[in-house]
Amino acid sequence: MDKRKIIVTSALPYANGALHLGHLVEYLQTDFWVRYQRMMGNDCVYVCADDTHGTPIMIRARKEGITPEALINRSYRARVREFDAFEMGFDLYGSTNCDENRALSESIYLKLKEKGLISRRSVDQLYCDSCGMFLPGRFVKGTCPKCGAKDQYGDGCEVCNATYNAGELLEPYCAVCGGKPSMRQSEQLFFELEPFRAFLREWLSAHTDAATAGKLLEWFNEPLRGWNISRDKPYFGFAIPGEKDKFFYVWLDAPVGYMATLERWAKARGQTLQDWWQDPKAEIYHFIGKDIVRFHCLFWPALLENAGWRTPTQVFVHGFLQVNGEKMSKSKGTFISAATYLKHLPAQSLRFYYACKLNGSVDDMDLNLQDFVGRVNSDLVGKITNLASRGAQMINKSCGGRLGAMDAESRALLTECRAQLSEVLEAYERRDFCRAMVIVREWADRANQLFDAKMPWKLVKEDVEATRAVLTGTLNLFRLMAIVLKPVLPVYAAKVETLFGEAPYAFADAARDVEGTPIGAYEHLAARIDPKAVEAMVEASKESLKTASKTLAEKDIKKGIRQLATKPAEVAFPEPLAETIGIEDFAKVDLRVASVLAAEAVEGSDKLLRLTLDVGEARPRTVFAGIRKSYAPEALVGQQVVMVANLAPRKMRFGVSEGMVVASTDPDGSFRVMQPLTPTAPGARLH
RNA sequence: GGAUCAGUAGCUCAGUGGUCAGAGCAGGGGACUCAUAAUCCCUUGGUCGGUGGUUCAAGCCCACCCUGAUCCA
Repeated sequence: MDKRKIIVTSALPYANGALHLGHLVEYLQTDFWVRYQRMMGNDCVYVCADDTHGTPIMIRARKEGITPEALINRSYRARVREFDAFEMGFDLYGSTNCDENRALSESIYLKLKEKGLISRRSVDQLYCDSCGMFLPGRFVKGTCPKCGAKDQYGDGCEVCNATYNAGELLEPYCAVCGGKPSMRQSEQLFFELEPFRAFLREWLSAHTDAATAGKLLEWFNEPLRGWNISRDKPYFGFAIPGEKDKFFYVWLDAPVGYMATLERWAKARGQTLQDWWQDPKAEIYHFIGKDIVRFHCLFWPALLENAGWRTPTQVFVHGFLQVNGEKMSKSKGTFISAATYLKHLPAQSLRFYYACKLNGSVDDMDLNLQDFVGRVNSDLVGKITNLASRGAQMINKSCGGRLGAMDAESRALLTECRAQLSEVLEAYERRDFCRAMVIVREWADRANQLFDAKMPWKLVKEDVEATRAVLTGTLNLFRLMAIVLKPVLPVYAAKVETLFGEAPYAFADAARDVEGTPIGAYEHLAARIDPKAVEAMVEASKESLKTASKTLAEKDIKKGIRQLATKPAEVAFPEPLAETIGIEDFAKVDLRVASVLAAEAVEGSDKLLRLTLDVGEARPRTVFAGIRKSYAPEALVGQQVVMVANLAPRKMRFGVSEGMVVASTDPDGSFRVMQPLTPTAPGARLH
C-alpha cells in the first residue's frame, strides 16, 4: 500500500495569554490523529507556531516596558514547555515572527496585487491621540448603542448581545488610556471575496463538514464583504511592501505561518516547501475551533487559490470546551490553565479523558470533573492498566519473568479482538476517538473476565506452566490495547514497549504474538486521580483570580491608611448611632441575597429604578429602589444585592414594591449598594 | 433581533421510523484476593425538554414553545 503524505496543522495559539484546557481540546485531538497516521506508516508532518503579531501583543509589551520581541520570546519558551509536558508531538513548533513567514506573506500579497485583487478603500476608524494609534474593536469601550449598557467593548455588547462597529458606541473611550478617541479616515487594503463566490461555495461543501459549510453559506445571501488585510502603524507585524506605514493584519500572516513553519521544517531536512505543500499527492489538514472558520474556510482558500498555492484538503472543525456543563468560568475555578492543570494532575489523564469524549463532531465537549476522575480511575487504571499490573507482577513473581505460549481461550479472545482492529483504525481515521476507546474498554472487560475465570492465583499452586500460559494470554491482550492506545498515550505505550523489551510500536505490531520472551520489571503505568487533587486544581484556578483582585484592593487599603494618617480628627460616624437593640429585634429583619434579573429606570421619577429580583422564590419580585442617581440600570443587571425580604409590600405610584434593597450613603449623598463578596445562591438569608 | 447546534437514567453518552429505549460510571447486594481498596457476578434507576401534528407505528419526521451553548464577518 502506498504511504500517504500528510500535512497537519492546529490553529496557532496567540502569544499573549496562557494555554488553557480549552486550547488543549484542539492540540490533543490533532496529536492523536497525527500519531495514528504515523503508526499507520504514513508520512505525516505536524506543524504549529506561536501567533505573535497584532495590537494586543504590542500593547501588552508597551505596558510591561519591553519590546514585543522580548514578550513573544518569553511566551514561546513557556508554551513549548507546556506542550512538551502534554506529550505533544509537533515536528516543528515555530513562530509567525520569522523570515520565512515574512517572505511568504509578502509573496502571496504581491501575487494578489499583481492580479489586481487588492483594492483600496477609505475607512473610518477610532483613533486615540494619546496612544497615537487606531483602536481595534477590543480596545474601545463605551455605551452600547442598543441597550445603553456602559463599558462595553467596541465589537459587541455583553449585556444585550448586540453586535456593532466600534464607531457606533456612544461615548467611546480608549480601553488602554481612557482617553476620548476621535474618528479618522484612513486608506486600507482589501482582498475582495465577492469575485470568488462560486469558487468558495463549491469549496466549502467539499472541504469541510456540513454544519460549518451551512453556517458560512448563510453569508452568501448578500454580497460577500471584502477583507481588510492592512493595519496602520504603530503595529507589531510585517510591513506591507510598497506601502508607507502599513502592516499586514495579523490574520493574514497567521495562516501563512502554517506554510512558513512547514518550510522551516522541510529546509532542515534538505527539502522545500513545494516538495510538500504543492505535491499533488500530499494531503493538507487544518484542525481549528469553530470560532475561526471564516478565516480558514473563506479567506484562506480564496487567498491560496489566487496566489497559486494548493488549498487544504479538509478543515476539521471542533467545538468549545465546557467544564461541568457550563462555559469555563474564572470565578468558579473552571477556567483552568495548562500550567495549573500540570501542577496538580498528570497530562496523560487528560489525554485519555479527551479521547474518550471526542467524536469528530463540531459539538461542544464537556469536561465533567467527576466523570473525569471516574473514567481515568475505573477505565484506564482499574480495567486496562490493571491487566498489566496483575499479569506482569505475577509472571515475575511466580513464573520466572518469562512468557510462554498462550492458552487456547486467550488466543481465541486475542484473535477476536484483532478482528476489531480495523474498526478501531477507521474510528481513528475519522477522528472518532471515543469509539476507539469504547472498543479498547470492551477488550479490557473481556480480558478481565477471562483472567478471573482462569483464577491463575489458584492455578499457580498446582501448575506453573498452565499459569504461564494464562498470563501470557493476559499480557498479549494488554499489549494489543497498549498499541491501540499509543496515539493517545505515547509515554504510557513507551513504558509498555520497555516492559516487553520491544521496539517502538506501530499498528503492524498488533498482528504479532509475543511468546517465550522475558518480561521486564513492572513499573506503574498510570496513577489514579485523587478527587482532592481535582478540588485543589479548581481552588488554585480561583486563587489566581483572587490574587489579581487583591492587589487592587491592597492599593486602596494603603491609600485609605495614608488618608487616615493625614486626617486623624474625623473619626466620628457620619450619622449618629441608632439605639441599642437585642438579637430578637435583628432577627425580625429578614435579609436575603437577591440576583438582579432586570433593572430599568422608572418613567416619571428621577430617583427610582424598577428592579426584578430573584430571591430564590418561584416568582421574581419587583422592588423599587431610589438609587438611580448612583447606578445606571445596566450596571446592576447580573449583580447580586441584599434586600429586606419581609418588608410589607408598599404601593407606589408606579406599582407595588415587594421589598427594599440595602445600600449605604456616601458623604456626597451617592448610594453604594451592598453585595456578597462572592456569588451566593439567591434567597440565602443573612444572619 | 436573526441563525446554527444540543436537550435520552444521578453523571457522561449510544441509539438507519419497527419487539420491552441501551452502555459505562456512580448507587445497592454478593464473590474473590493475583492486582494501584483494583477485578468478577447480580441488581435499582427513564413521562427520551414541553405541546400539538404526520404515520399502522415517533426518542427519531413536521410545527410551535422552553432551556443551554455558539455565531452574526
